[in-house]
Order: sequence, then structure tokens, then C-alpha cells
Amino acid sequence: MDYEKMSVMMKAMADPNRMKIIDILSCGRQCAYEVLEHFDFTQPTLSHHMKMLEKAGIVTVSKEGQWHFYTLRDAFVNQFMSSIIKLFSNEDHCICQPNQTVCENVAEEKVTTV
Amino acid sequence: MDYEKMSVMMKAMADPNRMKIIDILSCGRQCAYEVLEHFDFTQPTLSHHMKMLEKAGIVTVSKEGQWHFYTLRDAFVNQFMSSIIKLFSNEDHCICQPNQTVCENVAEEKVTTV
DNA sequence: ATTATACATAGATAGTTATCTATATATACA
DNA sequence: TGTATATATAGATAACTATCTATGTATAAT
Repeated sequence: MDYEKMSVMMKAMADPNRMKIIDILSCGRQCAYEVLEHFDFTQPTLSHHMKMLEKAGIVTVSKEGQWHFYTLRDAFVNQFMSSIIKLFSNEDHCICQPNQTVCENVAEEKVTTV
Repeated sequence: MDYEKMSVMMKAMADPNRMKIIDILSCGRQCAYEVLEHFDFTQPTLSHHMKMLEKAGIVTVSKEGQWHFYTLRDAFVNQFMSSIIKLFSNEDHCICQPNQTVCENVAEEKVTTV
């Protein structure tokens, strides 16, 4: 697991306004002007947020005349989901044998439910 | 979807070091001392990170003598996964009819694959 | 050509945070 | 009791970021 790369994605998602933008775009592509109607902040602030989402590989832009259409990337959704599943399961990093000699951890086997 | 609450969780997860901590704890509970062995930063820094994870509802602590055992909360994992699935699908917020009169968005119906 | 619209960029500010050193607290052990 | 160990707290600093106002740019409409 590439924690740094995943961190960039998660930090981009972690802002509540950007999370709402992702939620909006999950219904299909929309232009910046449409997206802005759902928020109270100013247009430059939206421009900033969209750039963050773009840089993190979360959305793509296609420019048609004066309109900039933003689309949620399927590749991002798939990659993010599989990374999260790996993170929560005990397959990837797997330091399953806690140091018995140090703190006598009597860890029960963790059953992965994800 | 409670974007603010989800944001708190995601911000807590989004730090690469805390992400690694979650990955470690997904294999079962460990004490702070054990967790610290996987990192280069100092003990107060780990203490800070564990507190962030606790406050976000991601881990719980059980104190046994001088040892503090940290456990990844199943409730968090379940809640997080279901929220993410809602976020990526077009069921929750669902502003599926972009404003035709404004930017003539010819959005194709988005097929939910999550 | 002029005006309106959609979006981006520049620069500033206030708030947050990841990290450190230094120190405190609490438990275990000799 | 005194010492070692595990963890927390305090305070400082540097970096990052969400937001604003002001302004620039590019396209469309009149």
C-alpha cells in the first residue's frame, strides 16, 4: 500500500465541501457553474477545490466553449475502494504477531469482515 | 450523508502515518509501544496521532497497567464503508438533473458500479 | 465593438496540524 | 524507596490550507 499516494487522495476527499462535490458528481458530470449553485462560498473558492480534486486524480475536466465539465473518474473510485478494503483487512501490512516479550499482548485473531 | 462527521473521520485517516497505524491495527490490537516500533517519529508524536484516531472514533483504548492497547473499531469500519459506498453511488444526494437551461449539460446516465 | 458570463490566478489572512524538545504522570521492578 | 519504563501534556515552530477580495482571461451575446 502506497500510504503517501493514498494520503493525497484522502486529503482531497476529506474536506466537507469537496466531499459534497464528489457526491454531486457521482450523479454524472456537471459544469462548475452548476456545482457552485449548491454552495455558499465564492467562485474562486470552488475553482480552488476543483483544482485540488483534479490534482488528486479524483475528477477530470472537459472544456466545451466557456463551460468546464467535471467528471468523477471511475479509475479513482475503483482504486480508492480496493485500497480501503486492503487497509481494513489484515492482508497487506500484516504485522499480526505483536511483540509478546514486550507487552504480552494476548491479541485474539481478528476476523476480517470487509 | 453527514459531510462534517465523515470529514472528521477522513481527516483523521488521511495522514500517511495514521493510515499505516490503521493498517497495523487491522491485524489486531497492539499497544502504543509496539506501534511506535514501526515509525521514526518520537513517542509524543505517536501519542498525538493515537489521540486523533480516538477522537475520530476510529480506535478504542483499553488500559492494562502501564500498557495502552489500541483496537480498530468495527463500528467505524462498517460505518465508513457504507458512507463511502453512498458517496460514490448516485442514491444519496442525487442532483441528477443538471440545469439544462444554463449550460446544456448532456449528461449520460451514470451507471453505479459500486 | 461592447458588455455579460464562466472560470482562473494573485495575494493576503486566519486557522489547523505534524513535529519537535522538555517535562509530568503512572505503573512496574529491584 | 528509588529507578526504569510507558504514555501524556505543554509549548513552540514550520508548513499547509480554506477562504476572501481583486483582477485577469476567454468565450458568448447584443
